[in-house]
Amino acid sequence: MRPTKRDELVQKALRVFYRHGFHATGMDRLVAETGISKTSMYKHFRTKEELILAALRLRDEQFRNWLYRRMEEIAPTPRGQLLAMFQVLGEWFAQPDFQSCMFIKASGEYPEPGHPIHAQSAEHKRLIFTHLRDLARQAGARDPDVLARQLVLLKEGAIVTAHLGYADDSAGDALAAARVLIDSNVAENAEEVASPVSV
Amino acid sequence: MRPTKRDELVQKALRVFYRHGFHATGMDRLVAETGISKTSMYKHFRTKEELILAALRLRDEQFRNWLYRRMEEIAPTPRGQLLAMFQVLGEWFAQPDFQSCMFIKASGEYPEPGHPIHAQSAEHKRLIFTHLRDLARQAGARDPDVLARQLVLLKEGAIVTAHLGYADDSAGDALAAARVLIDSNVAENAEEVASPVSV
DNA sequence: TTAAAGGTTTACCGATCGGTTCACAATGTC
DNA sequence: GACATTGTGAACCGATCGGTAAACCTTTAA
Repeated sequence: MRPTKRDELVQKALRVFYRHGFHATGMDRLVAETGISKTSMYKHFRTKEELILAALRLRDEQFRNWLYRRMEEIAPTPRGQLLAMFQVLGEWFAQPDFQSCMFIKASGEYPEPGHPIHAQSAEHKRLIFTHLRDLARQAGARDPDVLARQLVLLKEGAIVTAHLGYADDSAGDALAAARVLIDSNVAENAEEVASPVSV
Repeated sequence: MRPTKRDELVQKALRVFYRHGFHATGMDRLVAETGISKTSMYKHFRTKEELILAALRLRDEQFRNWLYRRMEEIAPTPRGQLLAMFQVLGEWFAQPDFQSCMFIKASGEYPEPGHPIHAQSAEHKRLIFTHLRDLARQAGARDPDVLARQLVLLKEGAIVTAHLGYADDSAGDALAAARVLIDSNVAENAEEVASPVSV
């Protein structure tokens, strides 16, 4: 039972959903674009919603892995990684098929907080937030929670603005703002090497 | 020329589109929820897309008027108004029917930059940006363009984060960040009588 | 040899999609 | 009274929606 047609389906469905949206993408279109029969689809997923959730799960995994890895590649220190995030965002925005964030779009199409798709989108954002908070703590932030929330605002704002496309370097703008916010939250000499267990 | 059925239609369609999305809202549903006959709709608007564009036009007008007026009510000075924007956002987020920004959702459902709906959404954001840039200039910002772009990032990020709902005061977070960014961009003595906003 | 298991194709279902047609009723305004 | 404007209800269009049904093909493994 190695990675079969099921994973292939989810992978391809992910792209189509990202490009064209969820409601606008019919199952027939997925059949046409993936080459996988409708019968097979409905053997793996009982409803379209289940397929969407699987696609979002895969996207969350792929995106977070990519983001975190790139951040670590770019900078060794926690503070550097926080700043690196915006450089990575810039790389993302520059990709020709960039179309805003899949989870922002999903939460837009399924706006009720109780809806599974909305909830899963929120969870993705929450996971990134906690990662940033950990980095902020390691970077010696006075209030890691506040700093992480502020950086999240810049990140989400940069994504939306990049997609709306009336500013041409929203990642750069966010980076500049992030510098200011980090500096204002990190005590001068407390930077670097915050022991996991504080004194 | 008092409010005709046409305006009534656009007004009601606006609400339905905002709540349920664009693709997910069929014309039959609009007939049911607005009480206006399908025939009349298609006499005023030749396609669903034209109706959507009219609804977005109305939304842009209503929202910007409301935002700008509230900002002026809260604070007399340009700097105060910039900060007041985030207080106004907080009021917006607290409304029970808040469902993120209509234009972010629209650009998510119509992601191609050339699409009229996408373009009109971008224009709405651009208009707000220029307003903020004017205020930033009046507030004595060293680089009004940069400051306005940064504040826009906070604003869009706050909207998205408020809708995703894993942080409970994204407007407050944005306000705190905005203070830092404004202070770092406005020269010490160039500032004119800042009467800071409460909260 | 046999037989699931996983895949395919094709056709089909009722419902809804965006959009049209037609006959007709209420509303002025001259 | 005449006439256009603006609206109505209901039936209808072909296409597409999410989802099923039935028959067959192919691989894997007991």
